[in-house]
Amino acid sequence: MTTAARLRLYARLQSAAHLVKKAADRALLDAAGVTTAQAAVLAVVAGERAEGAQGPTQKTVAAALGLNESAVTAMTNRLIALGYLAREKDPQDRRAWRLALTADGEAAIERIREPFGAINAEMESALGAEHLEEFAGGLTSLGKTFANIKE
Amino acid sequence: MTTAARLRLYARLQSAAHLVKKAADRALLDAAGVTTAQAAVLAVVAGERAEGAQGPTQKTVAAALGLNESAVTAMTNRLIALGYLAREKDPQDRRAWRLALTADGEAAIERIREPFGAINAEMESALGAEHLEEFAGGLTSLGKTFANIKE
DNA sequence: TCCATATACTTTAGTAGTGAAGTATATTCC
DNA sequence: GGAATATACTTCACTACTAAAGTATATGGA
Repeated sequence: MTTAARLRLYARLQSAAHLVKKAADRALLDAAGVTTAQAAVLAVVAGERAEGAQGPTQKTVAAALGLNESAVTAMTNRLIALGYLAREKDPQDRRAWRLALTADGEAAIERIREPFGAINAEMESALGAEHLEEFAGGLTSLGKTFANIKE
Repeated sequence: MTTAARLRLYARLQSAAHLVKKAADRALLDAAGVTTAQAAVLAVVAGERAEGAQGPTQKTVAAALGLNESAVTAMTNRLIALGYLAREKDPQDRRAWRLALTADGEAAIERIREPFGAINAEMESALGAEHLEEFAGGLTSLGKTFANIKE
């Protein structure tokens, strides 16, 4: 039996992630009327927008978040219905949509900042400031290892 | 801005957990025909059964996994339909169900062992054996901090 | 003893994901 | 230039969660 199994590493990871998400969703919904999953998509669109003139495609968003494209289709539809996102056909590639934040979407990102900062602060105090870098490094390493596991 | 925010700790945690879960679900479904969420419930029932004569209630399972009771109602229904779990009314408290593994449920737990061990081993090699204890400690600490955050 | 409250579970409506199969547009290669 | 293939997205059926409101049974005072 590996050390990882003895530590029930998988179970601990999922449970911690679930509990933090539950609390964060509550906090963000109360303060900003947006879920953490929606916030994640808005943040990717805001970030990509900053560097390209075009705004990201749905495929780009899916890759950035480790989601299926079908999940992004559904999420985009919800965010458009909520008025936070707009899309228009890429003139260079008419299969693809280019996503952009609306003014309401920008405002939502502003509303998120404070409650989301509080969640991060709470995580920081739970972990201890001196362990943050290493813990984050572990998460990144896990993410890289388990991205694109196909066969 | 906190260090946690700068490290995008929340996003990294959710993304890592999601990618690991996605890979683990694929592996367990292929090898054992069971999802990781189902496996988690079966493991709790097996574990609690070991110490009490009675088997756990749904509330106990919900608390062990950090889930709402309504999630456990639905999951229990699926596991009973799959033939892995049985329930009977607690004679001491007729509001409560007592859960128990069927023979098929025990067999499913056996089938899970190997593919699940492989996932844990992969996590171990991603993190590096020497960092496991501290990483697991961080997860536990996060779990405790964010359990029962109410208002 | 009986009423109020607490508890164990269920139901409902909604969000968020998966994988597989389908559509429409691009691209590659003869 | 046209056929084969690849790509960007959608649709479908399903799992799995949430919160809120509801049902049925327990339990702790007055």
